[in-house]
This record gives sequence, C-alpha cells and structure tokens, in this order.
Amino acid sequence: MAVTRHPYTTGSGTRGMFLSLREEVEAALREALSALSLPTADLGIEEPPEDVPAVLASSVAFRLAGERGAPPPEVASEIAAEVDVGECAYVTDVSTQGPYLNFTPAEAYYADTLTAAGDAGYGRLPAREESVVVEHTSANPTGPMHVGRARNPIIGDAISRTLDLAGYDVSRHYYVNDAGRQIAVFTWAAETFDEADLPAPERARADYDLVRYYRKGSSFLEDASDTEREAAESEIEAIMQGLEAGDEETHERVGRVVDRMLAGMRFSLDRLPVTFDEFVPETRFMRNGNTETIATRLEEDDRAFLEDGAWQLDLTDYGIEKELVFLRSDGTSLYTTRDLAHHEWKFERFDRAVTVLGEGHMLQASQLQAALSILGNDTDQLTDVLYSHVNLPEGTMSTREGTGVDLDDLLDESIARAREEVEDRLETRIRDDALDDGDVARIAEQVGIGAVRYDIVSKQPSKAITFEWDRALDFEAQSAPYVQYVHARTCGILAEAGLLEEGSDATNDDPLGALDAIPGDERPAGNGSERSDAAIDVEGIDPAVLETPEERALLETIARFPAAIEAAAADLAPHTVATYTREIAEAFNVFYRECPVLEAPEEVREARLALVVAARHTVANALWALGVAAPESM
RNA sequence: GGGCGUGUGGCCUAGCGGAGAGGGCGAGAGGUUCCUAACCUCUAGACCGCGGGUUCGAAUCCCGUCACGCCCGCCA
Repeated sequence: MAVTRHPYTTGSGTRGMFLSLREEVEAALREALSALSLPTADLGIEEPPEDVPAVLASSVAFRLAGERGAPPPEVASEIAAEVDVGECAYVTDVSTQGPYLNFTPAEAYYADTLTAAGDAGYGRLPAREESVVVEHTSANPTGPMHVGRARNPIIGDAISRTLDLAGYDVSRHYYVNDAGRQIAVFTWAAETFDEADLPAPERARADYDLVRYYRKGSSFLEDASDTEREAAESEIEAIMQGLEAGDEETHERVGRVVDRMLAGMRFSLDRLPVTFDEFVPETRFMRNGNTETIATRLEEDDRAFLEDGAWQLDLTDYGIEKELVFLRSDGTSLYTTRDLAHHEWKFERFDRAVTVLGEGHMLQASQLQAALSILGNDTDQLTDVLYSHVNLPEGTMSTREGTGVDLDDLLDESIARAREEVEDRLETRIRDDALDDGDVARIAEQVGIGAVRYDIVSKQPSKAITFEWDRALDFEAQSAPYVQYVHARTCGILAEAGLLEEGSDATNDDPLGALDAIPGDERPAGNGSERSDAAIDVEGIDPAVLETPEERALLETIARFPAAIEAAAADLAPHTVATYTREIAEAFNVFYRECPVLEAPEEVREARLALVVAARHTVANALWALGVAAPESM
C-alpha cells in the first residue's frame, strides 16, 4: 500500500505536502539525470510563475545545454522523457514548456493537504532535538519602551515563535543591563533628587515615574558646576566600584531601582504581548566571578596587550580594526567583558543562541564573536539578527533626552483609531451578529495592536523605518486587518454552519482577554482543545470535488505553509511569514468570492467546509507565528 | 577617512541567478436583493540609484561610483 498520509510525520508535527513533493521531485529528477549521465549537483528547482499549472519546476536544461550540445528545450524534453514519477505519491506528471520542466501535483497532494491542515496544529514541524535561546529586547532599564527600539521585541518574539513552530526548543531571554555607568547614574539620581523638583509623570507607572530621575540626573551632570559635578561623579563612581566588587549593599540599591523600572517596562511588553522565560541580570556574571575569569583568560592570549593601564585585545586577525578594551585602567570590566561571560553561560545551556540587536551594536557584536572565538568557543552557535532603528522625521529617539514616541502612546493611538474604524463600520455591517461593547473593545485591541506588530514584522529588519503616525497605523489592505479579516470570515462561515461556537473569544470584560485569541503562550499544539474549533470529519469527504481554480489555488497555498515556516526559521526571517499571510489571505478572498460554501450542494458544501477549516488553521497559526491576534469576528 | 547596511513606478514594499519585476497606498472605472465590501475586478504608472563586468540568462553575483543611515569611547 502506498503511504500517502503524513509520510514525514514524527511527533506532533508534519513537514507538509509541499516539502514532501519537493523531495519527490528532487529524487525523480536526480535519477533521470543520472540515467542520462548528467551532473546532479544543481537541480534548478524553483516555483513557477502563477499562470503555470505546476507547483514546482526545474530549469536544469539551461545549464546542461552546453554539455549536451543541444538547445535547452531539447534537453528538457530529453530529461522529461527519462523522469519516472511512478514512485511519487504527490507528483502525477512532468511536462515541458520550452526549456522548463514542470511538475504537476497528484490528487493525493490536495487530499493530504486538506487532511493535514484539518489539524489545529497545522504548520507545527516535527520536534527537533535542538535548543535555541533567543535574546531580544534587552533594553536598558532607564525608561519606558519607545518606538525607536520597538522592532526588537516584535522581531524577537516573531523569531521565537517561528522557531518554536519549526520544532526547536526555544527559550526567550531578556538580558538586563543592571551594571555600568548609565545604571550607576540612574541609581544615584533616583536616590538624590526630590520628587517635588520633577515634572509630573506621563503615566502612573513605575517606568514613567522613575525615568524622570534619570533625565534629571543626566541634565544635572551636563549643566552642573565643576564642584557639583565632581561630587556627583564620585558617588556614581562609588556605585560602579561597589558593583564590580560584588558589594551586597550596592547591589541592593541598584536592584531596587532596576527592578521597579523593569516591572514598569514589562507592562508595555505585555501589551504586545511579548513575554520572556528569563530575565538574566548582567551583574550575575560579575558576582559569580566569571567576568574576572574571562579577563584573566584573555590576558593570556597573544593578542592581548596592556596600554595606558587598560587591557585590550587586538582583533585584526578577525578583520576588526578597532581593538577591544576588556579591562579599564582602574581594573573594572566593560559591557562586552561581561557579555562574554554571559555568552559562555548560554553556550553551556543551549545548542544555539540568537541575539536580536540594533544596528548600532554591530561592531560590538563582531568584537564579541571574535573574542568568544579566541576563548575557544564555537561561534557558529551564535547568530546576530540586526535591525535598523526606527527614527522620527526630525531625528533619533532618545530615552535620556526624552525625545521620541513611547510605545504605549503608539499602542493607545492605534487602538483608538481601530475603535473608530470598528464603530464606523457598525452602521453598514451586513452580518447579523450584534457586536456588543465588549466585542468592539476586543476588536479594537486585536486590530490596533496587530496592525502595529504586523507593520513592523512584515518588513526586512535591515531596512530603515522613519516613523509616521499615518503610515504606521494604516489599516488598509496589506496590513494586519486584511489577514485578520480572512480569519474572521472563516470563523463566520463555520459559525453559520454550526461548526463553531460563535463569539467564543469575545465573552469577557477583561481588556487583556482580547489577547486570548493568541492562545497565550500555549502553542498550536495539534489537539485544538485550547480554543473553539470546528471538528470536521474529513473521512467522508471527497477532496476531488474541490475542482475550481480558486479552490485549487487555496489548497496549494495551504500546502506551502509548513515549508514557509521551515524557511523562515532557517533564515531567522519572520517577515517572510508575513508575506505568506498576505498570499493566503488573497487566495482565500478570491475563493470566498467565487465559491459559495453554505449554499453549495451537499457534497461540495462538506468539502468546502473542510477547506475553510484548513484555511482557518493555517491563517491562525501563521498569525500566531507573527504574534498577531486572530479574531473570530470583526 | 575606514567598516557595515540600504537604494525597486508619486509614496511604501516583496523578490536576492532563471518563465512579460509581484503587492499595497494614492489616481481613474466598476462590483453588494447572495457565507462580514476592513473584500473583489479592471485601467494608468518601473530603462529595479548610476557605470562597467561575470553568465546561455542579472533587480539578484563581482568591481567602481553616487545618495542616505548606523558605527569607528578605558559608554551601554
């Protein structure tokens, strides 16, 4: 019996029909080329343009034309004649179109896709025995999160989710900078200045409260007289020395301020929602002596030298002109020295480490990699994902100077605009499902937050973004609501068919409850028990009745989802998942227009309902990977 | 000055060696007695910054050049 069902399934996930198809095509093509005594190094597998009725194609004939002494189309025919798809479960035919070989999927390709995507966990790849720690955000605890760095948690969280779906064992870390001069200044300022001399906080929250002291301290140091400054500097210096020496009282003083600040900042992150498995304090690596050990080990390297009393590392061997200072002349460590200890700690606990950081840290990051290598680590374990900061039209955003847009303000504004949108549409709404105030609030939250996240995650991190309100908060097509709407539409149909409990995600007054549509930190697991779901019995369904081009195109798009996750995980490129969501949303909308579901004849109706279920799972899980809510109604 | 990154229709963006360069916004024209029109269809608009090169084939690779961004602290 030919095994056509989930041939690559292990554990709870499946790699999907598209990847299976690709492997079959590769094998069949390789075999044909061998039979013709042609090289098989480059098979030229690619996805054909939209109007070509094939799922995969090959352009090998171009490359082999010279060797074969015949024009590419002729070589293509020759190869096609040799290809045997008899053993393939998912390929039914190979044909040529000029120099191209086109592979047509078999009926089982569509049938198995419909079955696989009937699982609520569709898109989850089989578990790998590989742990990854994703470090992201790690913003200095000196003030509220602002938009300039907002790409970090959003990209970092999407990478974490995508790796998770792809089968990795993922941990999310926030590395807390609770050492160093900035924090010493902050602690000194918080203990020194009087609340009465400060402006009112912008919000009643610890981070907005405390940042006033930090800003006050910074401006004081700029404007102070020499004697005032010297007095302040000696206190700041004392804090830094205390931290370096592992002094318990200093650590507590700093900790009080940092912990409060961080607790405040976490409110902003929770709204996205972005959460962490662990907050790793930088001082841990000073207190446990590892930073000191690192410095000692570095001193022993030939590339280390002492200049002006400071220990440095010559990194020209690694193509880095700028030497790395790892011990100041006063014997204290620097950020990178501690980060070295931090990374060795990560390497001991995880197979791989991914760090999401702003482009400004690039030199720093390459110095870190070089030094890690000198210390004998395998730096292939570490990958940096760099993003370009979000700037204002008038310049950069700065916590210290108080220039910039707070993330909270952006989210508030986005939700407010989304709410206006929902209310405007209420009047012309056709669907008879009587949204109540709770629904309006829920939808505004899901759409407002989703739009911000989607806007950021859908772009390549390396591209610069200049922040403009209207552009960031555009709810028109090619934004989160476009995709979210498709999910709501699938749910609408399923609810109408009695396959979904209507409004199941909308029945609470808790403002955070709106976030439940993202199954919290529960992952698409495969049992679908965490949320209302349409149980469809795929057994009695004949997928062959799904024969219109729109149905086929939608199924083909659904079939590619696991491959899209795999590629996004391999490249650490969640924006490609966003591109995918756009494609499936488009395919669904065309299907929706052309193919009535509920009014269709019995057999077609059942099959189309199964297709809607499959589309829903795919869209929901793709949005999950991006950290964008999937509303059941809007 | 050096290093890294980015340059795709008026604006934003995908594609990063192969089939007339996809989308979206904006502009123009249509579509709803029918599962939610936050939707769909059509039209106009691009010598993929510029100049060379490699290749059967370049937006994609290489070299040069220009523009913009970031970095070049005993800061983080």
